[in-house]
Amino acid sequence: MERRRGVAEVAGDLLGVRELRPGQREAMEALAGGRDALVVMPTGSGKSAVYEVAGVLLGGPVVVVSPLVSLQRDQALGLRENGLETHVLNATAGRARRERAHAALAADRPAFVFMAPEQLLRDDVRARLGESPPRLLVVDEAHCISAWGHDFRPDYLRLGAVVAALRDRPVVAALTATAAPPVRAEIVERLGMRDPAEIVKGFDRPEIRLSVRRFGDADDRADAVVRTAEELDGPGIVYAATRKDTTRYAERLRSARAYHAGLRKKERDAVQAEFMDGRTRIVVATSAFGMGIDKPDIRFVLHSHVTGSPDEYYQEIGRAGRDGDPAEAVCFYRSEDLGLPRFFTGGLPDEDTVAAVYEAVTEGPVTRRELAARTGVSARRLAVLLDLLAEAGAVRLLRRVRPVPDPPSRDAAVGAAVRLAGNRRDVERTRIEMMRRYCELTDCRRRFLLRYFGEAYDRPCGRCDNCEAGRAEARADNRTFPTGTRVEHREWGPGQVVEGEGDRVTVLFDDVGYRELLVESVLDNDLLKRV
DNA sequence: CGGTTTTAAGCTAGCTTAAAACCGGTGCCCTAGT
Repeated sequence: MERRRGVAEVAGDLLGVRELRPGQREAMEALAGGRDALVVMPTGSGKSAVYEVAGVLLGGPVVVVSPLVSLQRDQALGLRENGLETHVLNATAGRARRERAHAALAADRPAFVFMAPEQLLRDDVRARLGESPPRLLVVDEAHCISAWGHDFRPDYLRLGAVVAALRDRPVVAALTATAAPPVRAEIVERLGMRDPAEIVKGFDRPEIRLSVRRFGDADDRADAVVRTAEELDGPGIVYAATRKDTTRYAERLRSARAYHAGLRKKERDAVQAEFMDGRTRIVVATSAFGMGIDKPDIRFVLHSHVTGSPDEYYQEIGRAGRDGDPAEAVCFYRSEDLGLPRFFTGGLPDEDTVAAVYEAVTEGPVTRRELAARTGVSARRLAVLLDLLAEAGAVRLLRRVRPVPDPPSRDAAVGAAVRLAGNRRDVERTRIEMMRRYCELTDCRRRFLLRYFGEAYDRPCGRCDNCEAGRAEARADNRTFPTGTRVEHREWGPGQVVEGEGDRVTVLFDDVGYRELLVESVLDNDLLKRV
């Protein structure tokens, strides 16, 4: 049987490679051996090979959850070129295609079925999976769980419930290119992964030179962005904050086109195609552009406006220099820019609305549709509130929404839900603060980013503006609270030291996010201790 | 939260300035009408 064949042999047959990249073999062996795995590796380093080989070795159907329909198609095409059976399930699939996909899931042979979370959550799909569970469930771009699940695409938060409801639990694989430690922890928790192998490889991208240019005046900054984009060679991406900005910059640049989600699909596809084959040198885009773009020779990524977190920033600049040749990542920063990401973190849910939803649920099991009709809350808003109430331990989200057996009082449930939303927003704001610190940093930028992602990195990199200006120094870890130390703060609770140097440390607290502390002060006041 | 546009006010008949209103990112799905 396939199971007896080794990872190397199957990889060789399937992919025609003799040598696996760091992390690949480890991930394949964990999954093929029936162990869940969280894999963090750069795009282009063969993440899909991991689940291809594991799926073949496990010998059964594989569900691949992937965020974009266009991405699903590309991925399926790649697998088909390796001779594998693939299906794509989405809203455009007719009855016949849908049946073929379900038949593949019911069969006892390797077949890969790609779908978005919304598809997996459909009642009919869940019912079919209940009859014949897949051998392996892959969540690709798994950082979407934490980036999108809480507001934009709530079905990302319910993937774990689907897995848990299956008769025979599949092996679960979560894959992403960028995930800081708290994001990894959330992926593991939300998917209900069991003792997963955590394989984190290749976070450092030394070929990308990092720099930040700071401005007071908005027009000066815009001029500098345009000038820099014109001066740099090769294909590049300019990220802008708003759709309007993409158009403004694209008009000022030669061989540039704007890209955002408000354009017609045809135009978006055309811009992407022209960029891929070199007819367009520069794409000026909102964050809509990038996922699934695997163009190896992108020479620069400019940010005309700072992102809302280092996570987002690293994800976006990571699209440069995939061929290993030098590339530039320049952030054009004004502190006023941080207002927009703050706005996007949103306000707190209205207590009366949460209370109304909770009361409607206590009347008995109810579908989301009925609940929306009865409360007058939009479907999206309702999904967010229900997730909060579920996390607060007040309701259960099965096929119908129902109260828990011994439910908390209305006020307790509402209070807990609003508190959770508040915590999440506070944590989100501390990530914005970390981005501000990156931009205002006088020390090595790479070291800052890598430590943010939980990587040990001691020496200055030599390839960022601060290193080149001689501002960065080799600085040892803070000796009282070295990186990685678990700590407890009297007010903020438990956390982990992200980085420590000189007289201050940055701690990621489980409940309140990133905080920078003065060591002397926290010791004097007995605020922080090692645990 | 901050930038941009629109409306209102103020002082004197169309202009300047102030206040107020508005807007901002990411994609799936499904249904109705061409």
